[in-house]
Amino acid sequence: MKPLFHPDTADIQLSSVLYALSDPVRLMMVYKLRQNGERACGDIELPIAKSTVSHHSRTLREAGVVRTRMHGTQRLLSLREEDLETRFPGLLNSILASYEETDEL
Amino acid sequence: MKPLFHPDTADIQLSSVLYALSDPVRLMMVYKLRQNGERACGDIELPIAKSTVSHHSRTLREAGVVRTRMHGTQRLLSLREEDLETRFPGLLNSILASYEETDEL
DNA sequence: TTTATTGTTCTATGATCATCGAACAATAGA
DNA sequence: TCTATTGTTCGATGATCATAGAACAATAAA
Repeated sequence: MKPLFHPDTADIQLSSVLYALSDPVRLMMVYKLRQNGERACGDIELPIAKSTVSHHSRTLREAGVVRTRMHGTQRLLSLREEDLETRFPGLLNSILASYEETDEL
Repeated sequence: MKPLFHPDTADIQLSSVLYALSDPVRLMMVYKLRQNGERACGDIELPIAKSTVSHHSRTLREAGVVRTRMHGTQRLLSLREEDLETRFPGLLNSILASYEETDEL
């Protein structure tokens, strides 16, 4: 099984992060991950097919927003909060705070 | 001449703002607008055709990031800093601060 | 009135995207 | 070993996008 690609902290691109978070489904995933901590893909309740969840998970991972680790048959997702804070201080917090201003919860 | 659409402050969508700012060209436009203040489309140096600049200007305007006003044959663009601050406090600042961490300047 | 300036709109193109279902791979459990 | 669970990958589809050039509209200047 091939190892999953994760960009180094220094290689995380702002445009990619903003793009990853500009999709309502992915933003909700990120919000729930921060609220609940590490979660398996399938444990994040989302109104879409599992293949689509997989696609979004990959987008978040390749943008450097999320880390994925294997655990049995599951993939556990977690927010790369510290890495993002290192790379772009305050960014994630202000985006998630903005998300809470929204009616999309 | 039709009036240009600008969303009300309360109607500005987070996803739309993040999407608008996820494009490197648009992010640069926003960065320069904050640095230099109100500018005509054509005065923002960008390595793309004017029809493409027009397209990006529209995306930023319709997302609520930028305001456009007529002035002779020119369209003057300005950042909706206060409106964005009202709607999503701290968001624009943290994104532009992050942009400065970048090598895209 | 004619010409120059500024930017939009139209049309087209190649690319990427979000979505789904079906098939597949890997692991866990019986 | 067989079966269930979990998620990825593949193939397809309809949509949207970034880009450019050409034609157009509106205003300013000569």
